Amino acid sequence: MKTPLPISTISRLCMVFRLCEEFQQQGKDRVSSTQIGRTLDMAAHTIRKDLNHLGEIGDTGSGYDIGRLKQHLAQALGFEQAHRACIVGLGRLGTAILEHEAFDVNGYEIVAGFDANINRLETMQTRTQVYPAYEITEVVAREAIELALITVPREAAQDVAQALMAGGIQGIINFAPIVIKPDSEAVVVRNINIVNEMRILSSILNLNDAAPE
Amino acid sequence: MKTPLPISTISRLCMVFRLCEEFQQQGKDRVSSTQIGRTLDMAAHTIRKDLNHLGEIGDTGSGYDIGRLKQHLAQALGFEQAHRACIVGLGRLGTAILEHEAFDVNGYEIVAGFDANINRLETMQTRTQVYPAYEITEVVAREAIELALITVPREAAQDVAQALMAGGIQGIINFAPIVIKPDSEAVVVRNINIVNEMRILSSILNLNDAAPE
DNA sequence: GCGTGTGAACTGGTTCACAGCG
DNA sequence: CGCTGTGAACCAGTTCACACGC
Repeated sequence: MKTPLPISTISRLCMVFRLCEEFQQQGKDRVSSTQIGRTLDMAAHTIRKDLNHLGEIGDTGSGYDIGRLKQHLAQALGFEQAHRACIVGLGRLGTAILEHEAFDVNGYEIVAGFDANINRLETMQTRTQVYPAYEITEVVAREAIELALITVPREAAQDVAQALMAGGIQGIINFAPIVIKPDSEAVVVRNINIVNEMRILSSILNLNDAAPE
Repeated sequence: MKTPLPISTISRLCMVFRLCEEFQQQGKDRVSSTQIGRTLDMAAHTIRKDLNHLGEIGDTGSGYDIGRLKQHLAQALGFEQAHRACIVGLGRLGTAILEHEAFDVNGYEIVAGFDANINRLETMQTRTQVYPAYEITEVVAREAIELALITVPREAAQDVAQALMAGGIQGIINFAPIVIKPDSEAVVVRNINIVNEMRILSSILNLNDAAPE
């Protein structure tokens, strides 16, 4: 699947959007690429390049109007309506995410949780509707769920992904330490692996020590 | 800070390392770039390019010896000795990570946990030593902690990072929804933001719908 | 024939530099 | 004078293609 914008640009634009919300809360109504760059630790020209993928949106000489900027970003990135999401795997990480207040305010509605352990489902108290894992395909289809977070152990991850895709899921964020392969071009998968991130970090440190400036 | 290897290469090599462990457990002792590529969903030539950053390590015609490969990777990436890490913020996400068995087997030792809430510290039962947040700088220095995971709320994240850096931390993985700026060239920071990842994912979907192939 | 290693070609994202405007 | 928008220059990483060895 080919994106019209580079992924790195999309990622930065999402951060800029976040920042707009914050600045707005602080009562600001204008912002320049320099200021954005400073809080996001990026070069100002990178921000400018990113932003005018959306068209000419700034005012020469005086930066960007935060309201307008936010609106354009929301429109381009699809933040205008809430997205329906689910979590598969209600272990510690899954419930941590499930209970995370921030999702409400951020345009995501977690409409279902799944777990293979029936006992766990019964004892859980959460406002989110929970289902046994074998209902994944059916519920995803019926509830028109777009996105899924996978927080199950490695062994189960690929099967879970298969069930989600059978139900017509569009996007998956996978936290299990395995690379999930999309079924078709129509499914987008992002793999996030915390242990791998730690390894990357220590590798960077190690390589730098070995070959210092 | 400039790395001798591209970050993307490092990231892939870490995954290859992981895969070696798995293949070894399955009793395999040789592997080809094609096989690696298949399970990691990457092109074989990418894997080969990555691997011979480490020197000529494969055997022409018959792939790589897993034992030797793993050893070279471990050496290059610094996985030979365990790394001392800590977690700041023992809320749901923090404790989920703390209790995650996988860290032991993966060469990381979590030697300290911190939280600003003294009551929480008292009621926690964990085999990891816990400290109040105001001791961060001191403990990091005394215990020679290299890596930190930040799982505190946004407001606290930059202060926590400052305290860690004052104690001489080398690497930080930050889960708070804010970009942590390193103090100096000597500190490496990786920012991971789950909500942002979800936004990136739905943006990709949205952009694809808007401009389909 | 399969699989590695590698120089060469390519690609696209990043950086630069400056014109244009309030 | 500060800040945006943008074409051009740059560069790093990716991809290709093929020689060589088992």
